[in-house]
Order: sequence, then structure tokens, then C-alpha cells
Amino acid sequence: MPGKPRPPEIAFRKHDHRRCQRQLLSEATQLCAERKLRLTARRRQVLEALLASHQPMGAYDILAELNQSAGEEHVAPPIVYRALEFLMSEGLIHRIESRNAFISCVQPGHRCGAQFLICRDCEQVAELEGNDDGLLAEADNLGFAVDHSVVEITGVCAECQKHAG
Amino acid sequence: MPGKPRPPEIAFRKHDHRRCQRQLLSEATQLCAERKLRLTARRRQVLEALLASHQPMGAYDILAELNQSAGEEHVAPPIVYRALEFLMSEGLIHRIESRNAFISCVQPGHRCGAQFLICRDCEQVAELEGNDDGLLAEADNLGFAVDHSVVEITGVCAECQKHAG
DNA sequence: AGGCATAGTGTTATATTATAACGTATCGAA
DNA sequence: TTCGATACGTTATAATATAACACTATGCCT
Ligand SMILES: [Zn+2]
Ligand SMILES: [Zn+2]
Ligand SMILES: [Zn+2]
Ligand SMILES: [Zn+2]
Repeated sequence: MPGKPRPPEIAFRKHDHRRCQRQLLSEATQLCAERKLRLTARRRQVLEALLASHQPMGAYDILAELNQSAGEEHVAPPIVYRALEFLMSEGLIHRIESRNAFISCVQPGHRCGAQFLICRDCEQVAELEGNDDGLLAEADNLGFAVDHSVVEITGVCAECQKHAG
Repeated sequence: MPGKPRPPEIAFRKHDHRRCQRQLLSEATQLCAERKLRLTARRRQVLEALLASHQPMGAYDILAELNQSAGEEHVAPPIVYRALEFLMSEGLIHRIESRNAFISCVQPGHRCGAQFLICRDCEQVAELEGNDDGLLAEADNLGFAVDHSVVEITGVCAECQKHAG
């Protein structure tokens, strides 16, 4: 039960995020079960940190959260990076290259390259759906075999344009 | 006299690069003159390092080249980063976000977002021409005001596919 | 020419992001 | 239950990037 698909610009809209969050976590759990993969406590912890918002977080921000919430436990960078690597490989999160940051995927499991609109004012990031077909066709024309695509558009979102008058 | 425009996949083709290089440097010089900007010795040095090939270089690779060729002189990171920033702001080079690297622009001066095909085998990078209109239209639809776009497609180029059998 | 504002450079130190290497623990299958 | 594989924990270090501040060259005004 994948639920209603999220609109692509979800991050830019008010929505019941508590619910959104639960839903995404449950989709992730199910997806790992189907793929016979282990969504371990650590990995879930990292995923949850990212699911807390639709904003990107740096690896060290996540690290800080883990260390905050974890009492005396000391968590070191490799732990976070390994969890991030796993979550990326399964399409549960994405890396925002132009920010050295990570963000939860709103269409978990689609491993193909996502496309992002990044507001440089409010810092929110919208993940668009679908592929950039025109571009992929162009690559194909040149005989280029596409592996992975990074598409990150920076600018100002509709909301922030209003407020900036 | 901007010369013949380069085909977008120039980096993937054999060509008289000595000539290509001279041409790009002269275009850069002219462009800076037109814009009343100073293409200082340092900036030219960094640009030349990037013009030596159509491959991306890390900031520290450039740094190393400067220190090699410069006898006893010691060049420190900020010098390189500042030159890179200038060259990027004028559209003479681009940053490849997914590689933390920089590459000379094959259409110097066009400040809009470029698009790249990156071969993960031979490491060559082709800069495509033009914008990704479909995507920009989609952003527009959402009321998003685009500033800058990053498009980086990783895969295997035609040549490397042949050799890999 | 002299004085001034600005932009560019040099230098030191440090911040930020990411990985190597290696040992231990955990899990699931035989 | 033993074994192999995967995941985790730990330490150290690599790679990338910037802050801060002093000094210098350049262009402009007078
Ligand atoms: Zn949400
Ligand atoms: Zn915004
Ligand atoms: Zn060339
Ligand atoms: Zn190739």
C-alpha cells in the first residue's frame, strides 16, 4: 500500500508532515523487507533524522543529532556515512551535490536520478518527479550510456518571491 | 571574432587542442577586456591549467601545478580558490559539483547553467550546449525563479563502451 | 606627481566534508 | 553451533574549502 503519491512540490506546501513522515518510514521498512535488506537501528536512526523535515542535512548535522539524542554514546563520522551510503543505494535518500547534503526521497525506491528545486532563501528543496527525458535523449544521441543523473536547480521559490516583494 | 563554435561533444573527439586552447584563452582575454575585468597573471595561470585539457581538475591539482611550475614560490589554497571564483563568475570555467572539480567552459562567457556528460571510465567530460528547457519550464510552472542550474549526467561514453566490449 | 579608494594577492590558521584501515559484534544460513 | 558475510565501532587522517588580516598593485581624482 504505497498510499497516494506525493505531489512533487510537497516540500513547498503545508501538509501533515507527521503523517507524511510515518508513511515514508513505513514505505522504507516495507521496501527493505521486500529486498531482503536490513534496515538496522542505525540506518533507521539516520533515515529518521532526514525524515524529520524535507530539508537537506549535512552528514555532520546528522551526526550531531545522533550524538545529542544518544546520551553518552559517541557516534563517529564513518557510522553516519555508511548509513547514508546504504540509504542512497536503495533510493531512500538523495545527495544534493551542490550543497554537500542529504535529503529524504519523497518517492522512495525510485533509484533513478532525481531532480531538485532548491530555494536559496528558505533553503527548502523540492524533489520533482520523473526524469529529464529531453536531456537523456540527447545523451543517447551521442551514444552515451547514462548511469546516474544529477539535476539541481537553484533559485527562489514562489513563496519566498511573495515575501520578498 | 569568436571563431567556429565548438561541437558540444568536443571533449570526446580528437581535435587540434593546441589550437583550441589558444582560441579559448584569447576569447577569455577579449571577454575580460570587454567587461573591464582584470585577467591577472594568477587568474590566467589558473585558467591555463584548466585549458590544458578538457578534463576536470580539483582545486588542489591546480594548486600542485602552480607550485610545480613556479620554482620556489609557494602558492596556498586561497589563491587558487579566489581565481576559480572569478573565472566561474565570468563563465570561463564551471564547477562539476559531483566531482568537487573545475573544468574550462567550451563556450566561454555564457553564464547560464551548463550541462555535462561525465564518463566514469575515461573521466572525460563533455559540456553540452543550451539549456534544459523542459526542466526550466517545469520550474517556471511552479513559480520558481531559476538562478543557476546544475546538470551532471554520469555514465559511459561511446568510445569507452566500444573498448569495454 | 601625490593621495586615496578599491580590488587583488599573500600568508597563516582553521573549518568542513569524507574515507582508510582494522578489529569486534551480529546475523542468518548450513 | 560454527561459519561466512554483513554491519558496526574506533582511531586516525585525507581531501576540500574558507576566515581573517596584512600587504600590494591599480586606477582615478585632483
Ligand atoms: Zn512531509
Ligand atoms: Zn523559498
Ligand atoms: Zn580542445
Ligand atoms: Zn569514456
